[in-house]
Amino acid sequence: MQEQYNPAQIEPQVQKHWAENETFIAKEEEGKEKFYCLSMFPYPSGRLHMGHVRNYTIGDVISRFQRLQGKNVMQPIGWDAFGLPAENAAINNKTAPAPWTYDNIEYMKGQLAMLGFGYDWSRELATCKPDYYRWEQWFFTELYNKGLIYKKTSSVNWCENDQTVLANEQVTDGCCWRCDTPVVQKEIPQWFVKITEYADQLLGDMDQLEGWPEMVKTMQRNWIGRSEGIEMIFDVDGSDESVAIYTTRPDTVMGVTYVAVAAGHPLAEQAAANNAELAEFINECKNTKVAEAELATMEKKGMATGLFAVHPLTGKNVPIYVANFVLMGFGTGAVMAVPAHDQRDYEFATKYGIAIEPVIKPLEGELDISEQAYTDKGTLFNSGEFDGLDFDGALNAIADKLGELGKGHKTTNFRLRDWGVSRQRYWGAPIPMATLENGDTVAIPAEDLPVILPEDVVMDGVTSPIKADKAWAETTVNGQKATRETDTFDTFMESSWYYARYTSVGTDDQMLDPAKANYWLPVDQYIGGIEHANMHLLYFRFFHKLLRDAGLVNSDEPAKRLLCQGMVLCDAFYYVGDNGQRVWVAPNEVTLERDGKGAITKATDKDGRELVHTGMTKMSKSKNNGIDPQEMTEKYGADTVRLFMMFAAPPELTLEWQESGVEGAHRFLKRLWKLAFEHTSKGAAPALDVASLDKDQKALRRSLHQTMAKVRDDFDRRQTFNTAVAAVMELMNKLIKAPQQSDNDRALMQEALDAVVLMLYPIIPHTSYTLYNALGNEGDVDQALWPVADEAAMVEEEKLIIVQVNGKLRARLTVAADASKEEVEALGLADANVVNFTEGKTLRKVIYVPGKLLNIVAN
RNA sequence: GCCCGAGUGGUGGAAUCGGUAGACACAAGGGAUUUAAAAUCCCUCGCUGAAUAAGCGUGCCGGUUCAAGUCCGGCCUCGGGUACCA
Repeated sequence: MQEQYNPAQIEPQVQKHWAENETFIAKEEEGKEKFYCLSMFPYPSGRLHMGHVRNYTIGDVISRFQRLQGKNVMQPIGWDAFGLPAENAAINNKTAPAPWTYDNIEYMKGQLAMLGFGYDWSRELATCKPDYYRWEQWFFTELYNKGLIYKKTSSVNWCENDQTVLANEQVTDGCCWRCDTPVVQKEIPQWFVKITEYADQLLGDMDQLEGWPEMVKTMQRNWIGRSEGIEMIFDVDGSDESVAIYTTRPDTVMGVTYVAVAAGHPLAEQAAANNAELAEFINECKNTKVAEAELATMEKKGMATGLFAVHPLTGKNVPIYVANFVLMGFGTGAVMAVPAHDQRDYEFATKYGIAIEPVIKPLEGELDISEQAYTDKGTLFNSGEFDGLDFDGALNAIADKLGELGKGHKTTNFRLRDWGVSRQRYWGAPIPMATLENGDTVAIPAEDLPVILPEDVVMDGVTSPIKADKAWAETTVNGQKATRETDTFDTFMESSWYYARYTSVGTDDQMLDPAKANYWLPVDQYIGGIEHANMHLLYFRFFHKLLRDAGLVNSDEPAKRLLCQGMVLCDAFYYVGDNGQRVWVAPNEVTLERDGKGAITKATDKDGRELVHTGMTKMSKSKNNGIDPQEMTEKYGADTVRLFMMFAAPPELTLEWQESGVEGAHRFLKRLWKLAFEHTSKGAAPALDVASLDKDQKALRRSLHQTMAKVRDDFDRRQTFNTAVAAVMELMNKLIKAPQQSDNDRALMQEALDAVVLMLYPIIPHTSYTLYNALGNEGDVDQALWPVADEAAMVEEEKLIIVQVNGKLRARLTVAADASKEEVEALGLADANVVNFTEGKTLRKVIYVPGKLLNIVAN
């Protein structure tokens, strides 16, 4: 073998071997345990960023680890190729989204290959290709025929100047990011998928997700937000109209002092017809972005309609207000308000001088609502026949009463809303629907699919080319003239089923080949960013159930185990440009000044312009704070980058990127190479004679086998790759110092190096591939098996006992592994330093944790 | 606002089931080698302290326990998500 570690030479050679040998092409093999390892596919933004490298290194480490466990591993990759950034990039670069995307895919493929990921490239897919999205279109029409798709109007961000819909990301400080026109809400018709019909299943099947992080399950549970409550009707005084509301606090209904409706509610519009002031207020309510965070934090405003609602239980009139925090799209578009027992209602009532009537008092102590609402549950009072009841009693009694009156009933509600899949953008899969001349809606028949998105287009920067080209929409359905839908799908549609399509890439007569799909599915390990916990991962689970109900797969859940990697963050910097827009400057172009503690005090760009530092945020294109991993791969090699990524932090933790530390990973690889070189240059090692090992050799061998057991546990059960690397580093520090005099010394080194090469193979496959053969092993390391730890070698003859007095460390004792409590206690009490702290005190208690700790309690 | 996380030396992190706080690294300082530098090797490295004594120390306040980074209650700060960024 070569004396110098030279990744620039070995890595391309090994990668070439993998490609020629088709090492990672996976086939269905009965009789061998399969392992489907999936990393979330990338958006082809142009270049890989550190988040990708982290994600894909974790996936590759797990895949290669499972290979060494003898499993039939399949690790695919593809491209989440539709999406908004392609349109913006196309406009900026005077090209079209398709060529921009395909160029990026080509470039990024090279980057992935350069990092040595063991993908099955025969399964590569790109979601913008008709052979992919045709099945998505087909499946949508199937769902439509099943009644799971419907159309309704819903709010979008609208720019009056550009006459176009804006994504939330395209709205900055309430204004259009292109022309700075204030954004307003506009109602337009859109397609929805009935995910709420699956809400109970999505909640219930979480029991099957044993391998998912508790955190993600909690987030999904809260997102779905199942609640039990009451739906009730308030009649409108002097009118045939009525207002329906839902509440989870029926115990407080006797304290309702007003009802609030959304600006878009029919009653609001009715009241505004002859009230100019109210009409203006309703208009003003539309001057906001369509985002929950926006609505929850904006100033709560309202205006009386002059109408009154009749309380269904008391018969009293309460005023009806229009309020900006009530939304037409969610629930009934109206809420009841109990100022005494809800903080938002309390503030609203105080602001507008509405009555506050307490009806719940605490179980103990006095009710005090002079400063704020009392929102805990308690005992009813001021509630007529319901006085004295607790929450559950009130729920039942009030539900019964409303039932008798025909004014309400118990019901279950979900926070989860149906999935709006319409986007008014060009670069997405066309929604396969059309409208006939008589106004009827029809699905495009299967034989006419796919509805192809034209790729040779000119982007004007505002209007979607398929909306601008009126001819594109003209079609015939079943011989009748029709107009196509020109909206495209939400890109979450494509990313909801790609994992299944990987099993059937090349199948061109159906969406999935059920035999292949059911061989590989469910995914054994899914890896991706925590930012997808609610949306993508919920749609992904939902789609699997839809596929199951269509008979395409036979499992309930798409992935057994989930690893959510933390984000890779980086400092972000901007200055305010001439037009008032923020110009984000890449971190590698920023010069920093720091104070004594290392905090950033000043940031300047290369022109000396002072920059605003916004702190560590998610690496993103919009903030221009992505770090390019390619430069580092070229400088140090893929194995160094992979090793550093895995060593820097546990996978779930947020990683604040900083370049220092990469050097250390590289040094470690050089030390490993050097040790292997020195060992092999002395010729073949003799066989190990375990019976004749001396004390130090036994200790070293114990360390080796303990490391083998720990590293396996870290890779498999714990998935803490950082501690696995640290354990191998610790072992290496011992090996470097180990004497190489006797036959057993050299035999032990051979055993250790063989094990280190295999233990690190998942992380540094190129180096391991090369060293595996250099150490005299036949065949490819890719086909080798994990080194199993020898229990006998791990047995400890002595134990270190920590001796504490009153919980403070006072002595360390080394005792025989089989020492009894009495022996350890006697030794501990006799220790000079222990005596210093116990002398003249009374012994109260002695706690002994076998083989670990002795705590002497004395005072 | 709401939901979910995180906070430990100068830095990244370790401590897996309540039992030695700071493993393994990075940076820094000192030394060896070298004409010199790089590379490599050795030593020091939480704070106070002459100390290998002792005390203090895991965001803040309080609690449970023989023992708390870890469990409980109340806060603060940062990050993610908040339904049209992916």
